[in-house]
Order: sequence, then C-alpha cells, then structure tokens
Amino acid sequence: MKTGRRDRKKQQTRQALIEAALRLVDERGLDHVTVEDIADAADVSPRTFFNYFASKDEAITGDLFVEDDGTGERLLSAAPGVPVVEAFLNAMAPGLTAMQDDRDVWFLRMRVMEANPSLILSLIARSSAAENQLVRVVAKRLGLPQAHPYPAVFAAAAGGAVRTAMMRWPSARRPLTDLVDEAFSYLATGLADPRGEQGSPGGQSPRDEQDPADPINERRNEL
Amino acid sequence: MKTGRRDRKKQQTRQALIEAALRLVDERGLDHVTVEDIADAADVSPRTFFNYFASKDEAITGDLFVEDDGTGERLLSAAPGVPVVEAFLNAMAPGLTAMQDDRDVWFLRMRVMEANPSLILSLIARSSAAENQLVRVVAKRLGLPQAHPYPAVFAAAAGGAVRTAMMRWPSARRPLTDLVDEAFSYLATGLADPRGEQGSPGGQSPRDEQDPADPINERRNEL
DNA sequence: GGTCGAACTTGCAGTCGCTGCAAACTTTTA
DNA sequence: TAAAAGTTTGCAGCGACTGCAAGTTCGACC
Repeated sequence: MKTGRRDRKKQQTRQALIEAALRLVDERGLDHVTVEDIADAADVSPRTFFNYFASKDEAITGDLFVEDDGTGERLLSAAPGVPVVEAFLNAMAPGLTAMQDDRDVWFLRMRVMEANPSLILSLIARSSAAENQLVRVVAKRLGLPQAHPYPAVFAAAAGGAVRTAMMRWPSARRPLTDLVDEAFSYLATGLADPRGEQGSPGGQSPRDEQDPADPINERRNEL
Repeated sequence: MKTGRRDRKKQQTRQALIEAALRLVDERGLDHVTVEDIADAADVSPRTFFNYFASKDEAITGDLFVEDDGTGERLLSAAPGVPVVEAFLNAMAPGLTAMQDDRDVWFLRMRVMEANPSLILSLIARSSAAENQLVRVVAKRLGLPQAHPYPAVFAAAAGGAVRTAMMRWPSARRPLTDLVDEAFSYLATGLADPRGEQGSPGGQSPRDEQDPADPINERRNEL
C-alpha cells in the first residue's frame, strides 16, 4: 500500500531529519542545535520539520513502540488463560526485537539522552501516552471498569520496568529482552529485597551489572 | 530562620502566582493563558514570574513532594529490619498528609491537569526527578551498586503507584494514603490478576471505584 | 499524454515561552 | 545612615512552534 515514489520520499525525508537531529545534537548538545540547523542538514525548510515532528524533541526520542505497533492487539488476542504480565511480555516481544535490529540508532539515542537529560523527560512523557493505551487494553482484557486502579498501576509499573531496561541497555551489553525480563522479575516478586535476605526469591537472581569498561565477560556483541 | 519581612513577601508572591495560574487556567484552559496574564493577575512583572518558576507549567503542577522534603532521609533512617517498600510508605506518610491538608488546592490542580493533558506530562516529568533521588536512596539503603537495576525498577514502580493514587484521589473520595496503600498492594502481589482467579491474594481486596456522582456511600468528606 | 485533484513543501508573519543583563528598588546588616 | 545583599523590573533578543496561503510534485484517471 505504500509503494509510491511519494511515500518513499517521505520516508527518506523523515529518516534524514532523524539522523541529522541525532548527529547534530550528539556533536553539539541539545541547546546548541536549532530546528533550523536540523532542517538545513536534512535539506528541507524549517517549516517542513514541523510537518514531520510536533517538537524538536520528538525527532530525537523516536517513536519507540509508542504508537500502535500492534502490541495492544496482541495483548488482547492472547489466550485467555495467560496471565496479564506474561501476555504483555509476549505482546511486546516483536517490538523489542525490532529495537534490537535498530540497535545502533537506539544506542546513539540513549547516549544523546544521557547527555541531555531534558530529553529523558521528553521520552518519559511520550511513553506515558503509550501507557494510557495500555491502561485501556489491560482493563479490557481483565474486564475491569475503566476507573479500576489495577490497570493504571500495572501500566505505570510495566512502563517503568521497560524504560529502566532501555536505559541500562547500552551499558549492560545484554539483549534488551533479557533486561526487560529481569526488570519484570523484580515486579513479579512484589519488589522484594533483591539480596534475598527476607523476600521470597521466585525470579532468577540478578547478575551484577558489569563495569562499562570491564574487559572480561565476553558475552558482549552477541547483542 | 525565615522570619524576615522579605521572606514573607516572597512567600506571598509565590502563593499569589500559583493561585492566579490555577484559577486562570481553570477558567480559560492552558493555551489561553499567557505568563503575562498570570503575572498581571498576581500584580508582578512577567519577568518576576520566571524568578519563581522555571516554566509556566511548574507554577501549576506544584512542588508535590518532588523536592527534598525529608522523604529520602526518613527512608534511610528507618530501622534496618524494615523492608524497603514498607520503609518507603512510612517515609512518604508525612508528605501525603501534608497533601491531605492542602486538599482543596490539590483537587483544583488535578482538575486542571485532567483538562489539560500536557500538564500531566509535565507532572510526570517532574516527578521523575524525584524518582532519580529515590533510586539513589534505595540503592544506598540496600547497599547495591548504582548500576543495579532493582532501585530503578523500584523507583519507577513506586512513582507510578503514587501517581496513580493521586490521579484517582479527587474522584475516589477516600484518603490519599488509602489509595496509595491500595496501589502498592497490587505491586506487593507481583501484579497478580486482581480478580483473584489465579494470583495469590495477599493484599486487601480492592473496593470498586464509585461513580463520581454516586449519592450513596457516606464516607466522603472525612478526607 | 494531458489534466485534475490530492498531498507535500515552503515562506511569511506572528505569538509566546524563556533568558541574560543591567538598572532601580527594598530590606537587612553594621 | 551607609553599605551590602537580595529582589523586581524593563529591555532586547533567541528560538520553538503555528496558521495561512501560495507554490510545487505526484498519482490517478480519462
């Protein structure tokens, strides 16, 4: 359905804008890059930039799986017996592997965000839009009323877990899905003390984070 | 230490700005109120507004217990045996009751935010600053390395739970602490299905949300 | 192939959030 | 009462973002 030259050009422009934005902000820092700079680098008018993105930040933080990428549908269509948490993890899997495939761009993104904390806030704000959708979907799946607190808590916690995994991703040198699973394991045990002194250790034990410059541990680069 | 006339006037101006902002935005909607409007209503120059708040949103979303209000210290100084979740709830209690006392302002705030969703995003972004502090404090209390994922997941989930409780507060007509406890009960059970079909129901069972216009249930107004 | 309409780009003009600076003013301190 | 320290204000300016209307490109249909 999207095979015309027009759509191809649109996709190219979009890509060019994203890349220009990431590159420039990486080089100079967020507040030393104007929208005009980005537009120039992508060879379009500044006005056009705003036809693609609602804000400067949006071009940088990316779409993640914020928009409807089918996660909601998959969650709803999971077999009835499957618990919500599990169903959610499964529903998210395709999105996560998509991110894995785009690993280089995402790592750059994360680096840029680390260096410009206001972008992290933008990301959080954006993902909260996705969480709203999740609230509705979870409520629907469980047949709970819209005002029931569970779906909201679920979405907030799940969103937080995913975000946490994302932030750790570049330095953890492990597949994103691993990190997400680990984050959820803490939720699964009711946020019990991870040192196992008193909690009920049902999840896998967390491997210690390795030093970013650690030369040992050759699991790197497998993802 | 803050008893001079100068500090009293500052406090007054701040209050005036907050009230003006809330009132005007409540009346007209966020994008039909400029900073100049707010400053005029509080009878100060627009430039002065920005001496008090870093952004227009900040005057509206409020300080919540974002800034250091002692929560961190209380969490750290809790008895060593106390589990983190419990210690956190205890540490937060004073802040929550402070909000209860300011109930009218907070309800207005929540109404204004509901009506102007971008403000919710601002609130989320702001509270994530508080979550960062929480990450550090939790890591310190548990003696975990900074890079360990548990504190981050904890902070994200806890922050989400608190936020959820806050959003429900105006319509739930129950004390805020109740709502926070309830939200945390879902976390405590590892986000198990709240219908009890398969989860391990350790927490109190959730009372159903009541209709906002429900004339029954006379627990209202006790808080 | 030519023509029409839809989609996309662009410039323009304007509003508003927000900042740095320096001058005026007010409160505190000595 | 004079100096010091803190606060308010105006001004000038940058840059994000928007609506509008004109121009351009592309696709579809005859």
